[in-house]
Amino acid sequence: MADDDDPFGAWRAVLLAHSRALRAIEQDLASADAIPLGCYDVLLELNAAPGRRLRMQDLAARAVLSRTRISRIVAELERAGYVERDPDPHDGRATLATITATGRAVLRRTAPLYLAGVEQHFNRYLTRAQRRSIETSLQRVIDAHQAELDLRR
Amino acid sequence: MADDDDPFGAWRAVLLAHSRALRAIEQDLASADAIPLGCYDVLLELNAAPGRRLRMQDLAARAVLSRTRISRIVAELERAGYVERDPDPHDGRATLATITATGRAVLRRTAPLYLAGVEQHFNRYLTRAQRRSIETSLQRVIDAHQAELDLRR
DNA sequence: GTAGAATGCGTGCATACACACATAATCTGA
DNA sequence: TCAGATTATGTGTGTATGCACGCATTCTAC
Repeated sequence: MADDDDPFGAWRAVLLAHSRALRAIEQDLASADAIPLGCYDVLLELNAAPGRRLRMQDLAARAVLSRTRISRIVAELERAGYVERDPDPHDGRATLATITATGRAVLRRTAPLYLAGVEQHFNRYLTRAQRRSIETSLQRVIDAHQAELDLRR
Repeated sequence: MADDDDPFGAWRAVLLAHSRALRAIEQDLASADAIPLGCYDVLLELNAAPGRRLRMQDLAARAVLSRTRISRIVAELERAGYVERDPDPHDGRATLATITATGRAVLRRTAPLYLAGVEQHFNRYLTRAQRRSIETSLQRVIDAHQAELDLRR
């Protein structure tokens, strides 16, 4: 009961759990010669987007990654043939990234690995109710930051 | 109700909340010309340790950082005069890092900034009960990974 | 219509990071 | 006692990441 005196325990727990679980998942993926997490995340978002394509900026907003990193990852994915980059016909400044058939195949192959990693290193230690609670709570934090970013435009 | 069909929503929420909040907090610290988070974390752990000193390895185990990074950060902190490094009298291989009076002063000056950042960008959006729940749940994940690491030795 | 502001994107550069290796010290089993 | 295994740490090196900047395009006010 005394340990809730630490008003920053939740933040510290997020920091540590994120660090530990992510490291373990990434190592599993690397051992299996799968694409790294950043690439997976980009392919996932593209695949879920309408038309399987997204402007670079929208991609950066959805993914966990910074705009610079998105630019580099998409360039790498393009070299690998998993993604195509075409100029946006409606806005000459923008670039549309589209996932290719090859990219989708890779995504289908990698997804089970990634999901197994999350199950093994994270979900496994939590009840369904705990996961629901975490998701609901943290979503408020995420939404607030998203709103602030939208405001800044 | 249908959105709890996603068994990985909690993991995704941790990923996003961590990314968004951490970025915001770090930017605040940088704007205030404070020491970066890694340095803060190291000083914090040292200050809380018995005798205000810790072997490099123990430091790495407690902090969120990798062993390599700890080594470099401590070297930097030593150059700044915030930390002293002395050989462990009981084990010639080990190095003891000790926080100096200057380091403690810096820590006292920085702590309010950091705590304000956590309050502003994270705690603020959660109730006390939600924070308690998050801490308790994620602690299970942390403990499990810690146990696995200990086992590997 | 046009000049200037704003936007979307990519890239040079400096920094940060982890992996693998090197070094020094300690432990272990005869 | 002593050779080999183990442990604690530091560091060279390649890779990754973010910031600041530059270029091209679009928008806006007149």
